[in-house]
Amino acid sequence: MQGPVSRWRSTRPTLESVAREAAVSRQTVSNVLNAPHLVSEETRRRVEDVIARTGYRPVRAAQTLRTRRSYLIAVGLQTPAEDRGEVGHGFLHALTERAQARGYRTLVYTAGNDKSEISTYENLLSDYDLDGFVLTGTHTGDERTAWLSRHHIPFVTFGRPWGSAARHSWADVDGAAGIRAATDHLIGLGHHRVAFLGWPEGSGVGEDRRAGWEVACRAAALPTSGLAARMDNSFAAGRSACAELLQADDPPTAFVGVSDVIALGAWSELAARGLQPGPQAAVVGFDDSAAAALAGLSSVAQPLSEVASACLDCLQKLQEHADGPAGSPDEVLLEPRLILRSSA
Amino acid sequence: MQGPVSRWRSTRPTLESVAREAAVSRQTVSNVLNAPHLVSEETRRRVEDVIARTGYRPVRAAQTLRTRRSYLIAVGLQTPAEDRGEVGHGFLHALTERAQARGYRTLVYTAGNDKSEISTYENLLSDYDLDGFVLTGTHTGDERTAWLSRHHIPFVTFGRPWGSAARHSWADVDGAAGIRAATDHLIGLGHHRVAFLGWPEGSGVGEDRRAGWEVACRAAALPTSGLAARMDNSFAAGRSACAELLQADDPPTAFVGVSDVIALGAWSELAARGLQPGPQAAVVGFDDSAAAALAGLSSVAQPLSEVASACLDCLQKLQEHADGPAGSPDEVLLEPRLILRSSA
DNA sequence: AACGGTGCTTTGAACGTTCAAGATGGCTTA
DNA sequence: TAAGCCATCTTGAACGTTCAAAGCACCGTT
Repeated sequence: MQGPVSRWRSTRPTLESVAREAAVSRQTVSNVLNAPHLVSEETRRRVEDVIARTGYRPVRAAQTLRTRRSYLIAVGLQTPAEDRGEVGHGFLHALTERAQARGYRTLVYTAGNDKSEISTYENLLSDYDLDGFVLTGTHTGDERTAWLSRHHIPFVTFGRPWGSAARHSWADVDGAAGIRAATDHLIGLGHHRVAFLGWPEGSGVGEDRRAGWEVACRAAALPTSGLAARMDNSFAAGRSACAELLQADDPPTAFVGVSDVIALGAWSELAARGLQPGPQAAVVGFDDSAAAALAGLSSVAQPLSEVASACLDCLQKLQEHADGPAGSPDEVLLEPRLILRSSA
Repeated sequence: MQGPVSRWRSTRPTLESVAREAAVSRQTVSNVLNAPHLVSEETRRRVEDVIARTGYRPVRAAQTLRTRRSYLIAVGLQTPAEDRGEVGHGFLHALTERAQARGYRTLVYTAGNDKSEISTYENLLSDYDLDGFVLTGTHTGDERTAWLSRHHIPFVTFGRPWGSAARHSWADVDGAAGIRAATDHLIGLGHHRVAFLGWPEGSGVGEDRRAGWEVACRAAALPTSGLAARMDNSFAAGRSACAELLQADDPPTAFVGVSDVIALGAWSELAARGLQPGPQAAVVGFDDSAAAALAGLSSVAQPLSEVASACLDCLQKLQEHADGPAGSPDEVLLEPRLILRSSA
């Protein structure tokens, strides 16, 4: 226990004080921490003792000032409305946790559109010497990635650069494979007409997932025509799309949702019609959101921790070769896994 | 446009370079920024011109090293599972946005329990010279607030220190008032039996909200007995509790939920029974989550931006009087507002 | 005996800012 | 006219670290 005044503000050990106490020089203490191979066994131990005893920790601000590295990575916060699937928050959590384990910290910022986000970059970069950015919600013609590339700022995106020719590191989840696994599962349960509830055209992620469903159906020689619907990402849309599909002459018995919200909407419609999970009704969603877990909806879970680790790997690699040759960007595609609950 | 090498790494204006160009000294430039009243009108303008032209911005690391202030505030991230109501994420967003507007940045961290969170404090404080902490999810016997107080670290909590004698600054939302407004609204619609779907005993927040319902009913001379239920915070629990209350001889016609999830559960039960919103069925939730908005559930919205601003006010006040007398902590209670949708 | 190398250690400077103190010059006041 | 004051501006030091260079002792070669 320290005195009444916080130890953080008053006397705290410095390189100098540790050095004095261990009867060595500043630099030797620094070497013990940053380049132990340069220090003799004996001195090293002596210095380490003092460090342990005094609880010395280097001051980040001084290190940053000297080295231009902050051990800080920046992540944009999606607006609560955008983050319907909670993936954003889940990813932020995972990223922060993994980053912490590597000695990095996470700085968050908010931004309305690409333009204002870019000006936020400028501010963040001038103020703190960020080690890199992790972007989410990349879209076609993303100005942010272009700007960051142009300025040689290390960054990774969670999500492939859909359609654009942008060359940068990314980590992503194989949505097609996830949806395919979900569809295969439903087919395995005996369903012969599996519908896909998707997003409106134009979303790379959406088309990818849809392709997974199509491939699975084709592979099982099952029909797809008349079984795909497009809608906004909402509960109500999922519900009414489901209702509509059920009107058909030969209605689907199983539904794969491009997202949990949509799948939950469909599932509520099925429940409203008294259709219990089983041969006549099954639903799988995507994202494994808290709502899905609560409602017992089977869902495709994104491996957020792995994505986070992959992003950090990319950043560290970029960091190391900061001044070297550009090298080819890393591209990591991870397999999601199907979480089975009562809905399928 | 800068050269091929990022401007952030190569030559960037410093106090020194600006000073040279404006033909003044370092300190004068510093004064222009930090104490303009010490500088003559003419010099000030000249220096400001150079600053604008060169795009000079002070390096945070150097400032921090000198002043021990980082303009960084730390916020703990709730685990995605805890953040069911999405309040956590919404608050983080609001806080980050307000902080940004004041020139502060938000650092996030994750922590499992109080103990590990405290050790995270130690790490964060040694590494970065944080300006303060914003805590959420305070509970009775919170070790975190005790530790922070003991070490004289500036901090605020979003949430009152329920039951504990802890003396620290906080900002909170008047849940009782919010629920009371919701109940009053339902009564105004003509409902005579308004039920309350609450959390299990022992939660300060939960009891506070419940009290709001009770007061409203009493004030309108309406019954409360047999109309309150306690349950876990889940959709399913809300639904079955609703079903159970509807079995009564004289069943409620309106429901106030302590949270959106619970309220949504109740609403789905009503829908399943074919009860349309109106004289025989009405529901209001709490938190104004995205799910509520999507489902058309009326809900009590927490003024997250105002809470965030209040938290920042508290922190800045603590910061200013850091070495002065402790002073009495700020306590800010904000009114939530009722968002009306189709459910009531 | 001089030389080059290697393992370990120290020294001075630098990063970019702010603080504390001092310098300058004009104006007021005794 | 000297003293004091104020407004304005400058200087040197300090914050705590790392970098670049050098020093020293010891070794094996020549």
